[in-house]
Amino acid sequence: MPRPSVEAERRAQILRATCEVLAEVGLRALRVSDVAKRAGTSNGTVHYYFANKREVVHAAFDDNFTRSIERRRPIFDSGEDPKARLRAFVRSYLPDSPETVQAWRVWMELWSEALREPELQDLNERVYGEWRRIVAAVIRDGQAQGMLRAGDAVELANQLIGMIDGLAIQVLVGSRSMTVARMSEVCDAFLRDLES
Amino acid sequence: MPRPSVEAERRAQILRATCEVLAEVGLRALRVSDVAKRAGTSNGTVHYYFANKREVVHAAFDDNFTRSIERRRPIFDSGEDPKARLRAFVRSYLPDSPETVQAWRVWMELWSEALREPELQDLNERVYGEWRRIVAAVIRDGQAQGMLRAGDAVELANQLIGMIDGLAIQVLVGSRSMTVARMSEVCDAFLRDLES
Amino acid sequence: MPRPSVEAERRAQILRATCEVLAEVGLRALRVSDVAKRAGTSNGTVHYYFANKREVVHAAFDDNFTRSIERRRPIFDSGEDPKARLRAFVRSYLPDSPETVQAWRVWMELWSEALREPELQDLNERVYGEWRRIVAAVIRDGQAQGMLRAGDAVELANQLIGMIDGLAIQVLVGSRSMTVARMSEVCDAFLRDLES
Amino acid sequence: MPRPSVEAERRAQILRATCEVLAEVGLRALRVSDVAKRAGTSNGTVHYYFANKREVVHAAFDDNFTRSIERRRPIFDSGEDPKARLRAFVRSYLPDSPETVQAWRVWMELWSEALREPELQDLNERVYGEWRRIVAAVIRDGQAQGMLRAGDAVELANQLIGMIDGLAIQVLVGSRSMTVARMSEVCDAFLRDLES
DNA sequence: CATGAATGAGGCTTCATTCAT
DNA sequence: GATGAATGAAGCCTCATTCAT
Repeated sequence: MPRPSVEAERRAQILRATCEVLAEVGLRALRVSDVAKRAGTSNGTVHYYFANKREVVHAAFDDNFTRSIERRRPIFDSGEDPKARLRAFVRSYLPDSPETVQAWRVWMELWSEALREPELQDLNERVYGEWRRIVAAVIRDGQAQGMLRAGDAVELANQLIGMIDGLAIQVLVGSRSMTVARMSEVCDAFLRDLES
Repeated sequence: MPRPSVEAERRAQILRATCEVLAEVGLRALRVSDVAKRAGTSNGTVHYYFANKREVVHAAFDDNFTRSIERRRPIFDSGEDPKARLRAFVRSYLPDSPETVQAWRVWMELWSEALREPELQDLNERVYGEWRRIVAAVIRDGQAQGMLRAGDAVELANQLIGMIDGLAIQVLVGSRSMTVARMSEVCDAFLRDLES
Repeated sequence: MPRPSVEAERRAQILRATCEVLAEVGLRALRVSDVAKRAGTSNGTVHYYFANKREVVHAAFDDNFTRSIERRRPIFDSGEDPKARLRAFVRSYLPDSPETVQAWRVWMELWSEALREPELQDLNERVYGEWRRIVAAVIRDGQAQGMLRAGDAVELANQLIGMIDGLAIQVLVGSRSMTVARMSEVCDAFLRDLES
Repeated sequence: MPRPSVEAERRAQILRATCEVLAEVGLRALRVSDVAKRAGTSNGTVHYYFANKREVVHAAFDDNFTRSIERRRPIFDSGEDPKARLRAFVRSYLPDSPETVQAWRVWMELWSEALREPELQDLNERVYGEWRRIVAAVIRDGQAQGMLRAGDAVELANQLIGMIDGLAIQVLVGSRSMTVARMSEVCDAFLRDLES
């Protein structure tokens, strides 16, 4: 009888820890030993599961994305109307909970790193491709129902997603003029202009 | 008459070099010796001009911003109509020249770093405050002339600026779906919707 | 009837593997896990059979020697005349087959290690003592039969054995001037000078 | 005015230290920090002069050879007769002084390592090529003067050099049957057989 | 002004060894 | 008998920083 896979458990544990440390101190200052400590294991154990620091971090980026998708699935599976789904989508990206803030910070680290890491570029591509498709579909849905104004759905999706990213950065970077509340209003204004 | 101190020149040289290295390898991998080599000086000289690595990098971020502003001043000082100025503004942010790409990459490094560096948060605040004011003013100008539709000018400025940042990241990160051309179209679509 | 313990087989397997790895990467780079992999077992199993790395390696050195002796026994048990036996002896030491090369390489590792390991010095002593006795006996035999010239048999044996070792090193180290063929000639010349 | 090259000094210091450590603990156990301590510097300084451990060690092997040659130059430049020069040559290789023992031990480390390091194979080739040429020349000289018996000089040189290497190993490895005295006798016997 | 030799703290990584299963 | 997950000690190497010149 196979031992209840301790492997998967430990791996997940380490990845969760990596995301936490990543969000807290950034990739630049992330030490493998920080990850180990946070995961409650030894330095060597981290390397038992991952070939090197780079692998841990990349896997953590991937994990961050997966959990991020998971958290949002209910929104799109909900039977609500397109406008409501878009608003829920935007709301889910507001960096207002520790969980969301952590996810965002990890993404910001990913972006800098992705500038030189094809593997991360691929991850980014997959993620954004998915968002664009989903959001565009919702928009098209809304247009079909006459709830949203005409216009290239993909283009509008790109506007919305870009806007969310750009504004989130400002919020995360602690801008006094761009707070979570302000970000929410700005995005909602965009959504309102989409209506009718 | 003593030559105007060679110091200023050396400093500028080092900052320029830092921005280059920053854009090329990222802050995480930036070594003081890389900067020195790029600046054509010695390791020790960098420390002669700057107390430590952090100082060099922060000064470089500041320098990157200053030169960035400088490059765009003509756009807003031009006597063109608001719509044209907005379009020129957007165009100037497309990461299509080596110079612009470098500036963007440096900004991306700044963002990650600013998450934990109040000094950089301040710099970001100054910069974005300025952009918002300028863009909002142009929009208001356009609205006053009846060229742009009604709406909170600051809100619209935030939408545009956020969108530019978010899309630029995708371009820089090498997205195959978000190229410079695509980014240009998406932003132009937004501007068009502003008109009438 | 219980199968003769699988233990002996496993042990032999591991020792064989150790010799192979030893010859391939050297003692310096030999890792227990390499041995395990080569032996087709697990890391832990090696430690089940041997207290520690040192033990495995020493046992492997011993095994290398034993198999080396075994391979040469036919030469001295053959009923051929002394000159022929000496020539066969030399020939058997030419590093011209994978098997012989491996044995030589393992010996070379042993020598470096023996500089600080009394246990290996003892092994070396046993081996060389045996060779000297055997070769000296053959020489004495040849002298008795009037086939070889006079001279201290042990001294001549030492000359021959030393020469073989020294030349083999050069061959193994890839000398372009000291090839297997050259080594063969040089040794044969020595043997010829022994004749009369 | 150029500073009196501290560089060369330090480098030599480090190489000397490396040879000592190499002879004492062997390459396998050699730690960069041992070298640093022995050289009276810091761990980092060693890496300031050499890219990595491998470089230090290779340079040390080279240094060991150079100094070894230097020590023997007088023997061949002496005006003595060929027989005397050969005897002096042999004597200079007897591992009877700390200096010579150290040199030999370093060579033994080199051999194991050279099995996988082309760079060291080249070094070995240069050295042995030189010895062969020198010794063969002396032998030819002796033959011309009628002091040594006929025979291929290079072949005889190879016999002598091989013998010295092989016997030295036994001495260094602490053989009770092959002491320095015994080695001396065995080689002298070979030289005597060369005469007339 | 400028240099570059020197340092040492600290990080990543390797790997023999242990031990629960 | 055998495994492989886990450990932690220890080594190599990097690199910001210092300082004598």
